[in-house]
Amino acid sequence: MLTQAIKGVKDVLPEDSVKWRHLEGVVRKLFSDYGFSEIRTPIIEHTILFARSIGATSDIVEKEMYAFKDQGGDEITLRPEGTAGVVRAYVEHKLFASRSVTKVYYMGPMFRRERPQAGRLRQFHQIGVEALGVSEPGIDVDILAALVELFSRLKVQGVELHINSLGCRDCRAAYKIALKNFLTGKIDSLCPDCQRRVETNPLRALDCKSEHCEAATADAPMMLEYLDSDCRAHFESVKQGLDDLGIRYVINPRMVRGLDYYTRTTFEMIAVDKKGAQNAVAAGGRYDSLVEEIGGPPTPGIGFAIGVERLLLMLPEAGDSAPLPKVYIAAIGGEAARFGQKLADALRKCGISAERDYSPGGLRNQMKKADRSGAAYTVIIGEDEMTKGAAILRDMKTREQSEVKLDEMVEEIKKRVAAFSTDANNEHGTRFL
RNA sequence: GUGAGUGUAGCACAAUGGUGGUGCACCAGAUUGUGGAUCUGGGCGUUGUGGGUUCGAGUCCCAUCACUCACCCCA
Repeated sequence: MLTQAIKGVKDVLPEDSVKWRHLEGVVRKLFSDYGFSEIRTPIIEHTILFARSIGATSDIVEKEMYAFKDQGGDEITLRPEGTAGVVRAYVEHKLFASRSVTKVYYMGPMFRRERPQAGRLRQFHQIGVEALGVSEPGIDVDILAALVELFSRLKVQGVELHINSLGCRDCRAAYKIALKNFLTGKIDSLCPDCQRRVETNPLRALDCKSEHCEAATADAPMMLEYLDSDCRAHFESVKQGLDDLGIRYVINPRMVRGLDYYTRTTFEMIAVDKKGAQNAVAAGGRYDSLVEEIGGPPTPGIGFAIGVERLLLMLPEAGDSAPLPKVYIAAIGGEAARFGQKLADALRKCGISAERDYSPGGLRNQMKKADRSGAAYTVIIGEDEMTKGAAILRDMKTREQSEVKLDEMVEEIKKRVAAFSTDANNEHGTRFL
């Protein structure tokens, strides 16, 4: 169908884009407060980058990537997540050489070819941060604090921070074997999905919602019990840091992250009212081996990504959102219309948003449109005014109007708008609530 | 990839197998130069699409497409 968007992608219409910009504004300020700078990496990368970083056998790489061969025969993929590209840029531009820590954030579209449903799209957007070069748990705490503060600034209620530690490569390997043995012993009481998972992704069985599996894994070995002393100390420090900042969290030893590169600290921001389905609105963790794995120097890293569409679903409703023109110009007759055009142009060049009716119509009609546009003032120009050389300036709220000479109109409006714009309107003439 | 549900006007919804309506929105007029209220008038909609059953299908059947929800997976 010519007039139909691709499955799983969405238009952000003018009514909605206000919400997006509000979110982006809050996010940019916050990340700046926490010392992150923006990075913009390409939407396409070499396919191999994602295969290496996310894990070749992960669902994302195996069946969800938009991967194609371009005209020159290169294997290209539309990014399914943001970390890989950032890490690639970090290594490619040798950012590790000039500073000890690199703290960046990004926001933009990601692509995964899944079956769409609530909070899950094929083109979706993530806002994420990455901090590279620091292995100390203090950075984990900073990152978590930023995440929690973001939800607080956005006034989003009903979320819980869940944290876990997956250990490092060494202690997780030992744990995986122990868990696999345990699950193999219970194989008959697991759901078909989990029977498969024992081989492919045993950790996932701990996260299964099936009652049988919950019961069967009730006394399964937990990763936290298998942490080596360094990983355990790291996790303890993170918890201590969160406590010091008064950040509430839930230790969730069964929490599993989907991407292969996570180590040690992992976390999710969970919407408590949605049990099960797409309740993770933000998630992240440490990835201390990733930089090295894709060919950079051994460098620890940690980051998170927020699902923008999921977060938007939780945002409290903003009130008035359409941009409000400050001045509406109602002109009757050809000569007046020409003056109206010039007046609008002059106002706009002064940074005063002006709107007018493009089609001829009676004054009543134009007043109606002026009213609906939400304009604070309306300039009324007709035959009489043109001959008199003075038009009517009407305050739409008080309904008071006065005669203003045509050549003084711009100055008069500037004067009034200056007083008006100090309150609820921001620099774009857009009102948020 | 698996399963279920839903497709009727711009939007939200009606219509025992028998001429497809209502509300909101929109446009015009009442008010030939003054806005939010009120009143009056204004819609030939390929009933998602294609087949089938029937004298007759928005309604029943099949297929297909789209959307939605859940599983899987994940932000």
